[in-house]
Amino acid sequence: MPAQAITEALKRVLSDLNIAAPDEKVLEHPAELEKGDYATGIALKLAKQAGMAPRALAEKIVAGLGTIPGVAKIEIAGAGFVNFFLESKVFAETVDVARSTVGKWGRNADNAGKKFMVEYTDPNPFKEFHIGHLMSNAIGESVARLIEYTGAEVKRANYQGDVGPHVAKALWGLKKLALSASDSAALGKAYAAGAGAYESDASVRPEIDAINAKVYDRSDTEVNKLYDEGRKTSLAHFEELYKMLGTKFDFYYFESETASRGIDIVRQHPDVFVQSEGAVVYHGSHTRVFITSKGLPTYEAKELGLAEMKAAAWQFDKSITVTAHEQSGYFEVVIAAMQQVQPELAQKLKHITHGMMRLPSGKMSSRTGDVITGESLLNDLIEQAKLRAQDSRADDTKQLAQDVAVAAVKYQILKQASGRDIVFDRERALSLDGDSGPYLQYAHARAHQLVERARTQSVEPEVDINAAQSDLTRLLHRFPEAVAYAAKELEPHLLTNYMLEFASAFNSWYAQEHILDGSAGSPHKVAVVDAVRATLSTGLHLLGIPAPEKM
RNA sequence: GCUCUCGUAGUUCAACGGAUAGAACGCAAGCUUGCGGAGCUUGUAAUCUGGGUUCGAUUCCCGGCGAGGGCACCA
Repeated sequence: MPAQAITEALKRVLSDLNIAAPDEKVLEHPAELEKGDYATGIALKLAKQAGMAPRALAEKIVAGLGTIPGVAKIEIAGAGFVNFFLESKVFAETVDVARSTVGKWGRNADNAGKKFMVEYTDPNPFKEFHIGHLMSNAIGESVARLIEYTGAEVKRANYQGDVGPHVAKALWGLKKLALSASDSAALGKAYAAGAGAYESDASVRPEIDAINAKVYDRSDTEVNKLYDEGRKTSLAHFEELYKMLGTKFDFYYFESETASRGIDIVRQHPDVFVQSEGAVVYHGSHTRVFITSKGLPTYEAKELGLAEMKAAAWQFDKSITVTAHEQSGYFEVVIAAMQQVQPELAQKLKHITHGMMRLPSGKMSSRTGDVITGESLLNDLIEQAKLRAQDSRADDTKQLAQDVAVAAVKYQILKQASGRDIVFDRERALSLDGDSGPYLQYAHARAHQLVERARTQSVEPEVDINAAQSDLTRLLHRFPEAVAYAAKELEPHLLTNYMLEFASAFNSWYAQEHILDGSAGSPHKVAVVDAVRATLSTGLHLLGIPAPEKM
């Protein structure tokens, strides 16, 4: 590993020069390939300490480095950067590693032996699967896969609100409109009717409040029946969506279960949670109610119970929760409260937020004025993708349309830093013109088919050590770093950006090279394409995006 | 009012205190009898504003302006 050799050589030189090495990572890869495969800015950082001009120090460092295995050239550039260019044989090795370590290419051991739980998606039974759930799912799934790739064991958790006013509204709607609780579409209609009536008709409120109480105490046979059936329908429907999105949860938590545990924890700490106007509250950066004056737990209290249930089910080192940004204030207070009552648990919790999705027109609604749900957005994209899928080479055009739609929406979510709002442009998302999920998929399918074709022509891939250095292979070499960086920051977009750059480099290279030209260089080029195929496939997997072999 | 995000090409996004601020779309000009043109090449264009810290600031700190979220019995 040249990176390690360079780092060690740098440390040795600094030690020889009696300069204290900085704690943080000294080696980086420059944004542009012209500036080398690795670079370090330590001469700039340490110039003052060494009492030298940055460039002079850089020269001194380079003089002390001597030759490093795998490094072809060392240059001093700019204000005092030291740039390292690797030998061709290093890239030849990279190509071989990428091709031969299926499912492991780019893996690291940064979290070896650690246990992580990642909670995301969190839709509510009886309600629609919203865009927000789609965003939480896309980010959470990718984060989970990235962490798995750092050697950790990961469990996926889904926390769902199966009790509360929204449920009562849906049940009221089911009864009023005489809809079937076994039809998932009817549940959405019922909720909309109930929610609307609750707002507009004051006489309806007591009815819905009464149903809400009955859901908690299960005293009404008819309500129980409707509730059980509706809950089952809803959860089964969500499973279909998870399957399409590529998520398989290990743990499911429900508010109906976390509620009583949450109340217990709050009641056990009267010094922390105090009475106020009949409710039980916590005074943090702002005051939040944990138990209402009616004695019902709020989401805050339930969260305390949830944390404990999670810890009991799985001895994690870290528990990550992905939710909408609008909940960050709430989470802050809950964690502050938890630091007092469950301190050892509180420090294992980490909250990641995502922003809101908007349409270019501004509002998140369709032409007809309906609110666009996560599900309707997906279905809409699938319909559009079907049109093109019909002309594709795919064996199963329906499956391809689905894969492309999932890629389209997930890419848009994962291409930018989480926590920020997203402007979703349907045309752009589905476009194959670059900066889209389908563009990455297309590059992968092309590489895959090319490797297949080489096999039918009996062209045996073989790396040429002397011809292995190119912009494409130099980028290939950075894949493991991109993965590690994204995993460390819990930011899938860092990998997404790399993937776009890499796919673009491949397309560019492909346009210039003739791979199966029958020449002596052909086996080498096929090996490179195979490495590209493995990288795109692995990268897409880490983003939670399907990678079809034919499009 | 308090508080949390955030403000970068025409648009949508990058940039771990460092090199000439990097892409994609758009726009302009080219490339095709192809191993998949669903592609490629070239050009175009940006750090909201005023201070401060620093050898060096898109990045850190303070003020202003602007956008979005949150601020007690919803989740």
